[in-house]
Amino acid sequence: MTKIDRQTVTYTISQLADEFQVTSRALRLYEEEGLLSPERVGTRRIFHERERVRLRLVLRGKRLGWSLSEIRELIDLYDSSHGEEAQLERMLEKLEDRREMLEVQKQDVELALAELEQIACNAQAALDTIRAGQNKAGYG
Amino acid sequence: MTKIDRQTVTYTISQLADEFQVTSRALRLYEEEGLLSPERVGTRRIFHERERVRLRLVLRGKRLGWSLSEIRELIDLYDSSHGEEAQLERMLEKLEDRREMLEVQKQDVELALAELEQIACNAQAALDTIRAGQNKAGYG
DNA sequence: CCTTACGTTTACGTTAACGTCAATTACTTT
DNA sequence: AAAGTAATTGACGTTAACGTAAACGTAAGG
Repeated sequence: MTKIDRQTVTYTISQLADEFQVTSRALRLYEEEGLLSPERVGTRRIFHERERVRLRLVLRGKRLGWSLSEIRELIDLYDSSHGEEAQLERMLEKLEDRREMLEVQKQDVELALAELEQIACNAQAALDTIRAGQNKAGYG
Repeated sequence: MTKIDRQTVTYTISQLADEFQVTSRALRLYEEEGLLSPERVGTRRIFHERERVRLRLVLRGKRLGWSLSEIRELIDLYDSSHGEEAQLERMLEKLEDRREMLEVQKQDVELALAELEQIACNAQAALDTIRAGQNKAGYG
């Protein structure tokens, strides 16, 4: 039974880049922008599980069309779940804002999906009609 | 009973811009990019209901983080629902691709929402704890 | 020790999606 | 007719999110 210590696994920049189909350049940018903060050994970056998780968050944010600074805000919320009263309150407000954003996006997605299916339906019908016509011509 | 003929209502560029909180510049860009095609009277643009609908689509696409060319592709699909067999088939494929994109986005949104609520829960708990402590100190 | 492979910083290049003039044209209101 | 109010095109500026190239350091293998 080889039990891997999740905390000890490390990745080089290009390993992580390969795994998530991004470039090293992008990872360095994400670090500059405060989205990642890999450890250093000398000058080299070392990524742990924690940074992998963050990267996953970053890429999901990108798929949702967020800017890097929007993503950073969210990650900051992630990190600062303990603080003093005033900070926690501001945090809850920001969380609520994000939630509303996401609800809008959810509706947009569902509307878009519904419309796509409508269009697909029409197209399929048109295609069926054409093919029916061809059958008549071919075999009638 | 004043019945408004939806087909006859028109808008100037700045009317439409104001209504949708975008600039005229943006609308002109969208036209250049083939997302809108307003009528012309002389040199002036005139927008009908059709363009309004399209603009709505464009802005929804933007909220979903799509690029203008991605949005145009979708609008093209909208328009070309009648064509010949080969074209209809390509269209159905594209529609399916989009659908998959949207399903991913839907999942991303729901994951993000779930996590936000989790964070909010924790923050709320932390806040409650702090305030409970304050009550003790204040009234005990 | 020399090459190869990978990593680092620095810095300039690129693309998308507009913003921001400027110069000009066209109604329309007085 | 003059003045004001929108609209038009053209062109250059800007920001975000990387791409790309240069110049250099370093650890491992033959």
